[in-house]
Amino acid sequence: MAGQTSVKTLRKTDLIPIGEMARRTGLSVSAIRFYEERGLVEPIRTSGNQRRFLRSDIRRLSFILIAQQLGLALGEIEHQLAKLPMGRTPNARDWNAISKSIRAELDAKIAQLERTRDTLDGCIGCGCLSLKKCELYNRGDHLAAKGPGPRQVLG
Amino acid sequence: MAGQTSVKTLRKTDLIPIGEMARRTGLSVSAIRFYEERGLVEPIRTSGNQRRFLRSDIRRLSFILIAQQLGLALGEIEHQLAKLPMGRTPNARDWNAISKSIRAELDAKIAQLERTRDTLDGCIGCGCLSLKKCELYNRGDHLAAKGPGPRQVLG
DNA sequence: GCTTGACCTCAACTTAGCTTGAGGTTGCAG
DNA sequence: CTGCAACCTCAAGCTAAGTTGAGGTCAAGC
Repeated sequence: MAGQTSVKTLRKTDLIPIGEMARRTGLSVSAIRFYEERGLVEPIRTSGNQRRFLRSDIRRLSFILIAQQLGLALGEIEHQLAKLPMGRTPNARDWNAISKSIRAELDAKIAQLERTRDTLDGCIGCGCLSLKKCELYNRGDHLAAKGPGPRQVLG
Repeated sequence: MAGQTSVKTLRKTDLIPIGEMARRTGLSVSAIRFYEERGLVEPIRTSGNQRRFLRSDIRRLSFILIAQQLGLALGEIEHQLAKLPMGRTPNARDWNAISKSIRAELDAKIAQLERTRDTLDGCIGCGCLSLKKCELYNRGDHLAAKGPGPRQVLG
């Protein structure tokens, strides 16, 4: 039972209005509302329909900010946040698991870029003039088959 | 005079309609039209107002595809392409110069991601629980001062 | 008890990088 | 010389990640 943020144990200092959340997280009010719409936070409402956030939401929102700086899309962030408990304040282990899986994604992105760079190095050698041989170019060829143009920003 | 793609030296096999360009580059017809609008290619027109591309435009458009896979925005690509001669078929040296400058950008992106990863490693250590100390979080703090929310995707 | 700042919703706008559709023309093959 | 695929333009739509504004409500201090 202990540790559960039940309605009974809420003190008013624990219920944070959106403006203060904005100040405390560095997000804009409109962004926070937008994140709620996306389902990334679920503030409760006062009788007058105003949002009230829990303390644990500060970390939740801060995480969004951090993850974006890491280059994650909101969709991915949503996916990560889904791993956190909604009712209870996330603990070290919760965050740790997330950090690790993000680290893995970062590693993958770096690896991808490095592969790309190495391929480009090959192209510098050939002056990018032998398109038939150029790996980068031929990657494009595959895409040609795979329908609708350049919507991708790195594989 | 030689090497100039003057109207006089054009054979009809050198004038490629947009559909064939699409097939040969892997881009969609609409994307190619869009790139023209953006000023990335300048096809000539038939008397009936249809686009006809030069052979050298194949490479030009392919380059756009490649550069996008490298993560360059169209604006940057435009900037790079501006270095190429419009009248003449670009040679090895032209492409080489571009490749090198792209390689530099790639290196910078990789370095940035690596820095980010290292910072995240620090956070894994702390479980991302000590927000006051967390570098990633505090990067966010600076942003708070700098107005409008997360529009940035990596610095 | 009223004023005022903080809050509410909803709709429209932004940038990037295109796609899709409507409605109309061109050009080549037969 | 006709048929029809390929071309044309222009306008509107899409996704991401929000911002901006209009018009209205809430709550807290005096």
